Amino acid sequence: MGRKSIAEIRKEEIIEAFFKVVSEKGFSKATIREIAHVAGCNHGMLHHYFANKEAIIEAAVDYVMTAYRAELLEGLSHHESAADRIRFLVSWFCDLDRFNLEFSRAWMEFWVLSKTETSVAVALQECYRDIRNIFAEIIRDGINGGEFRKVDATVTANVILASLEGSTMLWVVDPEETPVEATGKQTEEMIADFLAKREA
Amino acid sequence: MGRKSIAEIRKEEIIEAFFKVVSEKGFSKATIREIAHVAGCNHGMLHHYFANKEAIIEAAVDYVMTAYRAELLEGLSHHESAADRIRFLVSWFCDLDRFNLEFSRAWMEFWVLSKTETSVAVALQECYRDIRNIFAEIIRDGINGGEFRKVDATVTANVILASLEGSTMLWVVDPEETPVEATGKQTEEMIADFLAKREA
Amino acid sequence: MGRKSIAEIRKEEIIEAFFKVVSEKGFSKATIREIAHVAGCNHGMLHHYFANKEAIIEAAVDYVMTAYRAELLEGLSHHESAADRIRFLVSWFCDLDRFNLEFSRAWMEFWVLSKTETSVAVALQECYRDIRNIFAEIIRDGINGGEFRKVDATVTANVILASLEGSTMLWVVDPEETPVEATGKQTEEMIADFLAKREA
Amino acid sequence: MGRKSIAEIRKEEIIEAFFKVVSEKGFSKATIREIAHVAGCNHGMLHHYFANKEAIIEAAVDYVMTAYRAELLEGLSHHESAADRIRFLVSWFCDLDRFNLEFSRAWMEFWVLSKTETSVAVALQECYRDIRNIFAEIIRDGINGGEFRKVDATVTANVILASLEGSTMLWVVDPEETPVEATGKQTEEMIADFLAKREA
DNA sequence: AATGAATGAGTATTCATTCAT
DNA sequence: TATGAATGAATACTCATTCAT
Repeated sequence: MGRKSIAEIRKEEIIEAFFKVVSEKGFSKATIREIAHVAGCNHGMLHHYFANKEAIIEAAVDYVMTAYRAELLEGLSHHESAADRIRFLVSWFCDLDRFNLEFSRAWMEFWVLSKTETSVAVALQECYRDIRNIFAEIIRDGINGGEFRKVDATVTANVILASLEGSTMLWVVDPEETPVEATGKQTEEMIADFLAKREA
Repeated sequence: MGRKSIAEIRKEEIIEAFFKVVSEKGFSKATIREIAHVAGCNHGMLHHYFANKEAIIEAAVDYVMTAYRAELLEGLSHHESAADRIRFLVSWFCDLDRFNLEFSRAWMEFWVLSKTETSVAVALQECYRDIRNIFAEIIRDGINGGEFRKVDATVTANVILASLEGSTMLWVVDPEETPVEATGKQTEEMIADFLAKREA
Repeated sequence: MGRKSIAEIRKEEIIEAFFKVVSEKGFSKATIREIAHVAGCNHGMLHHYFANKEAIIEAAVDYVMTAYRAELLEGLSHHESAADRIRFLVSWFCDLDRFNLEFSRAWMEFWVLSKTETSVAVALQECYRDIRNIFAEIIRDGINGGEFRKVDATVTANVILASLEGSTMLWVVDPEETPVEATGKQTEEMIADFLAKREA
Repeated sequence: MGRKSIAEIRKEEIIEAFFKVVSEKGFSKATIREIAHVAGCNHGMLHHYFANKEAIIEAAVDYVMTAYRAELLEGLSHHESAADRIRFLVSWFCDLDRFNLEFSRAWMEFWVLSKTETSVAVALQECYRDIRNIFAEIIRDGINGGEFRKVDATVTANVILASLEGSTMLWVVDPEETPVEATGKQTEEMIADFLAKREA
C-alpha cells in the first residue's frame, strides 16, 4: 500500500511550507513560527517532526534536489538522439513559468545558504556534479555517434550548465527585462552551433 | 575635486567593512557590531553615519555596483574592435582569482537580499541593465562594423551575460570541481563562434 | 496481602525510572519523556497513572524514604546493645558503595527540590525527624542501660546524624579526595568516644 | 583609586541578584529574566555583561567561594592556639543566622548544580580541598604543639568538616526542629574531646 | 490500555536601535 | 565625536499537558 502515515504527510507539508516561505520571503524570514503558520500547524509541531531547523533545511534541500533530478531524467527519457536531448535540456531549463520562478528563487537562497550550512553546500555540489555528469554523458554520446564535434565533454557540460543557470538567475532578478523566450531560443542555437560538426 | 570629509572617509570604511563581512561570513552574520568591529569603530558610530542598517546596505550596494561598472568601462577603454572588446569582457568575467571569489560571494548575497530589500533589487536590476546595454552596444558596433553577423543585440547581450554570470556562480558554489580556466576559454570560443560571420 | 494490580506495578516502574533518571542525570534532566523512556512506556501513560509531574515526585520521594527507613530498621533489628546499634548505624551510613552514590545523589536533589516542592520538604523533614527519633531512642536506651554517659539524647542524635550526612555529602561531591573508609572509622570512633562513660 | 567602574558594579549587582534568587527560589527558578528583574535591570543587560548563563554561574560561584574563604581566614587570624582556632571554626560554621540560611541554601544548590556544570564541580571541590587543608594544618600544629593527641590530620579534618557541613544542612532542611545552638555546642565538645590528649 | 499528535507557555540568546555621558 | 549602557522585539528550542484514535 502506498498509504502515507500522518507523520510522513506532516513532514511533507512542513517541507513544502518551508520551501514556499523561502521562495516567497527569503530564508531570513523563514522562521520556525512562519513555516508552521504556512504549514497550518503549531510551531511546537515542527520540533515534533524535525529535531531542529537544520534538519528541516536538510530535508527540504534533499526533497527539492531529488525532485529536480527526477524530473530532468524523466524528461530526458523521451528523447533519443544526443542533439535532441541537449535541445530538451536547454528548453527545460528555459521553460520559465511561475512555478519555476518560485523554484529558482529558493534555489538561489540555497546557494547563499551553502556558505553557512555545510549540508546545503554538500547537497548543492552533489546536485551540480550529477547534472554535469548527465550533460557530459550526452555530449560524449553525441561525439561517439558522430552528431557532435570533438569537444572536451566535461568542460562543455560546465559551459552549457553555466549558460542555463545564468539565464535562470538573470530572469529571477529581473523577470520583466529579460526576454526569456528569445533568450532561450538563442541559447539553444548557440549551444547547438557550438556542438555541431563543422565543415572541414 | 575637493578633499573627502572625515565623514565621507568613515562612511567608506564602514561600507568596505560591511562588504568584507558579507563576503566572508554572509549577510546573516553581518551584524552592526561585527561591521563596526571590522571597520575599527564603535557600533554606536554606525548609527551616527547611517540612519539604520538598511541605509548601510543601500550605500554598500551602490558603492559596489559603481565600482564594478567603473572597472568594466575602464578595461573596455583599452580595446578597440568589437571582437576584442567582447573577448576582454569574457576574460574579465572569467578571471576568477581570490578577490573575485570574495566579490562574487557578496554579489550572490545581494541577489538574495534583493528579495527583502527593494533598494537592493532596484540597484541590482539597474546594474544588470547597464551591463546589458554595454554588451548590446558593443554587439551593435560589431554588426555595423561588419565583424559580427546580424543577431538581435539585446537578446545576445543577455545570452552572453548569462553565460558569464552562470560560470562565476558555478565556480563560487564548487571552486574545486569547476575547471575555471578551461571553462573560460571555451565560453570565449563559444561566444566568438556565435557572433562570427558565417560562410554563406 | 493480595497481588499487586497492574496499575501498582506500572506506578512502581515509573517511580523507579524517575529515581534512576534523577540520580544519573539530575532532576533538571528528569523530563516526563525521559522518565517514560527509561520506564519503557509512552509518555502519555505517565499522565494516566499520575495526574502531573508533582504527583510523580511526591510518590517517588515517599517511596524512597519508606525504603530508606525500612532498611535502616531491618539492619538495627540484628543488633542488641545500644553501642552495637550505634556502631551499626555509623557503618551503615558510611558503607558508601556505588549504589549509595546513586542514592545519595538523588537524595541531594531532593534537598534542593524541597525548596520549590512543599511536599518534598515535608517528606524530607518527616524522614529526618524519624531518623533522629530512632537515634535518640537508642541513645536513651544506652544511657538507661549504663552503656553511655548522660548526654542530651535529642541533641546528640542530631550531632551524630549531622556527622553521617555530612560525610556522605562530602563524598558525593568529591569521591576521589575523600578517604571514605578511614573517615568512616574515625567518625565511628569519635562518636563512640563521645558517648562512652568517662572515668570520674 | 578604588573607584569601581559601572561595569564592575553592574556585574556585582547581577551576581548578587543571582545569588539571591538561587537561595530564595532555587536554581531552577533562576531564569535570566528573574535575575535581571531582581537586579533591577533589563534582561538584555545580563548578556551585555555576561556572555551566557554559564558565565553568570561561574562568576557567582567564584564570588561566593572567595568570600567564604576570605571570611574564614580573617576569623582565624584572631586566634592563636590550635584549640582556639578549632573552637572558632566550629562556632563560625554553627553561627547560623539569617544570612547563613540564605548562604547555605545557595551552597546546597551548588552541590546539585555541580552534577551538570563542570565549572561548579571544580570550584566546589577546590573550595573543599582548601578548607580541608586549613583544618588539617591547624590539627597538625596542635599535634606538634602538644595540644592534640596524634591523629591522622587529613582524615580528622574531613571528619570535622563533615560534622559541620552536616549540621548546617540539617538546619537548612528543617530550621525549626534543629536545636542549632545546642547542636553547635555539643559538636564543639565532641570535636574537642576527640582531639584532646588522653590520660595514659 | 496505549500511542503519539497537538498545544502553548516558558527559556536562553541575539541584535538593531536609542541615548546619556 | 565617541563610547558603551540600556531596551525590547524576535528567534530557536523545550517541555508538561491534553486529547483524539
